[in-house]
Amino acid sequence: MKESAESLNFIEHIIEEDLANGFPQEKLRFRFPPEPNGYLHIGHAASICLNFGLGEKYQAPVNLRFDDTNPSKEEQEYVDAIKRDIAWLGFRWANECYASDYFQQLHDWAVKLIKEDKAYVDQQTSEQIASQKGTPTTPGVDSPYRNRPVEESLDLFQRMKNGEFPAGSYVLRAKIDMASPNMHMRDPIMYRIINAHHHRTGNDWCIYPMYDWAHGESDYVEQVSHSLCTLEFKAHRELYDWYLDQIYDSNLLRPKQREFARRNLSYTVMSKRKLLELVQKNIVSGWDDPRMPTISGLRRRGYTPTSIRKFSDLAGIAKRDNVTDVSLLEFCIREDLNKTATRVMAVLNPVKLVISNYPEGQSEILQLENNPEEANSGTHEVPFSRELYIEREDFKEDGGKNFFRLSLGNEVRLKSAYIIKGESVIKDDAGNILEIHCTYDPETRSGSGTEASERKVKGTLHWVSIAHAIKAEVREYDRLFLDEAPDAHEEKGFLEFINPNSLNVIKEAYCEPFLANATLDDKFQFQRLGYFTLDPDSNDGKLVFNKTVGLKDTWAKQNTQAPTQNQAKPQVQAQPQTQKKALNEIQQIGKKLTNLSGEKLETAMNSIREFAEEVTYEELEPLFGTAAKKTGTRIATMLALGVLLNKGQAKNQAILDFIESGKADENEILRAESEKLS
RNA sequence: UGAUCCAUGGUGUAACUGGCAACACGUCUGAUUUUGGUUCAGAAGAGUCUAGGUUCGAGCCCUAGUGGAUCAACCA
Repeated sequence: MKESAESLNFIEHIIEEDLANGFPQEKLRFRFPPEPNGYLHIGHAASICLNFGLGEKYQAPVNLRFDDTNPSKEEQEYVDAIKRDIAWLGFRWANECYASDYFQQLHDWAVKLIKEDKAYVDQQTSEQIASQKGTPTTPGVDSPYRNRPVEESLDLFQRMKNGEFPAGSYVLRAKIDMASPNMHMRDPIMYRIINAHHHRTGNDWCIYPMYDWAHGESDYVEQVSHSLCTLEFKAHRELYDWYLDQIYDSNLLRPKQREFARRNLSYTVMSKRKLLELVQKNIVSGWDDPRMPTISGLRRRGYTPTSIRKFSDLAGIAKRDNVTDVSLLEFCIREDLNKTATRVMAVLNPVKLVISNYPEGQSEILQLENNPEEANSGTHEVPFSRELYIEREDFKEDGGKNFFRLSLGNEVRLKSAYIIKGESVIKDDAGNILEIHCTYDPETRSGSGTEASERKVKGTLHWVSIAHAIKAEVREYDRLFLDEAPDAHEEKGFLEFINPNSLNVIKEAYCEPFLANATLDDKFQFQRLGYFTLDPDSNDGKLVFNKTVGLKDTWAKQNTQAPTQNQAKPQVQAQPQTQKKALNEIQQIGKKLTNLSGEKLETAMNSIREFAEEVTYEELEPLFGTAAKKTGTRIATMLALGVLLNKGQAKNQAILDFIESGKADENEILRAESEKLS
């Protein structure tokens, strides 16, 4: 069926196993079941890519089903946003479904359960019901209404449905087991009364099914074969199956629920509740703020569907708790944009550069490559003149050896233009640089083919002609939180970790005129700076660019490393360097010892003996306790012990025991070395 | 003080019914480069939480521990 050489995740293994056991592939069916009470985020993308990816892989239909069983929280706005985001990611659902489509069926099945004495109407307060429920460690007690006559429940349920009772006064409960170790089995509520307008059924209903009752039965109605959800629903599975048991017709397919771990991203939060809080407290500008991990936020930031799908693919699916590093997401978007983004030039922090030997009033048109990674991408025109802007950071009067940019007396290339040489600077009274004066070599124009134009210089700068530049606002973003897992702290709320500098607005950046025609979907690389895209806040007179992500910058890294470096490994240098190192070396070499033979083995053993010269007995003794199966480490320890004994170390009981255990080992080398010491 | 799930380099995932721990990101070298980008070549980094056991052989199986997560909404 599948010739895949690539590895499968555990969900795929389950499906392959089902297929191998005779489950017909054409009956495979999946679903993505969002509740329309918030926007989709990158964590949902994992589930979307999993379900729709499975659909593509097995040629199976995938339904989009809105889990709209709680009209007090759900809104049409969210339905629209969710559909937009999934479609934007490039997936197509087989059917657009709603749990509310099945309200009548669900109601009829509930009546059936009541008639079979498997459900009853309770009329206690939610507090009473909660207290009777017990705790995970203590069993619950039965409701006084648990054994009310079937007819009475039937009548009350009918009247609940007819709107005769106020919200909260009655509920329908499944009659299962108040002593079950699984809290979800302790007579779970199936229906409650809610007097709210539903976005689809309007005021047709005033009783609404709970998640557990609606979800599995909806899967059954749609004949979903594999109902995939996140781990926190694991405990619901027993109930999912119980509900199915009550209505299941063996001629039909029986859905099965399987659970995977939700995906977390470092330096952000991933729960709709918390994201909503960020929106409501105006910490961000909305669900689509470019700093948000929402699909719509990422889209506005400049992420592409390709990059998000690639990310989901690389991150994978499994069952353990995880915090995926944002750097993986950034890798994915850089990889995509590097291949597709149009190269342009823009200066964000300008300083004036005057080419003193370029004729005043003159200008010329140069060609700029659209994308060096794409042979057929062509070029566009960029005007050049005597007065330019370059980045302030690209100039230092005296740059030093490792500074590849412009400094006095040094040459650099202006990208796609000429080679220039720094000559002088003009400063104000405070010492701020106002202008840099340079000279250019007219023979060095890019692409002119002259020998001079082929000359190699250390650095290349981007630039923009002042007279021709257009202004734009540029918004740069940083992580929203300063902590890697802001919601993983018991003591502190996630809002305490907000990064106060997550947004940096540059009101006046200077762009080459080509950008005047930018449209919302365009992706640009501002050369040497990063990837940018137009923000919807742009209008006729005003361009606003979002920085999607910067280019990798090994230069910036070198410059910031000095102060940051030490926090990487704080715990190491407690002991004198050389001794610590020697023992480590011995362990390191020891680990691999059992994989070596002949000359290599001999060399390794000798270097262990050498390192042993620098080790004290006190350091070595703890290694005597090394687990029996870590033979290599034990051999290394034995060798080192030999060296110490030679140096006059007395044999104590620990040493004798260790040697004896070595002699009894099944490894030849270890036995031999132990013999030598006894 | 219960039930259930999880535990593999810094991070995320692999390793088909046991056979010398792989891939990606990240990190570090070097080369190329009219983007300190890209590309290319290479390196470091894990006896798979611990201790036992089964086996010729265990990351995979068993036992016991340890650590983490989840479960007590008329939310999903």
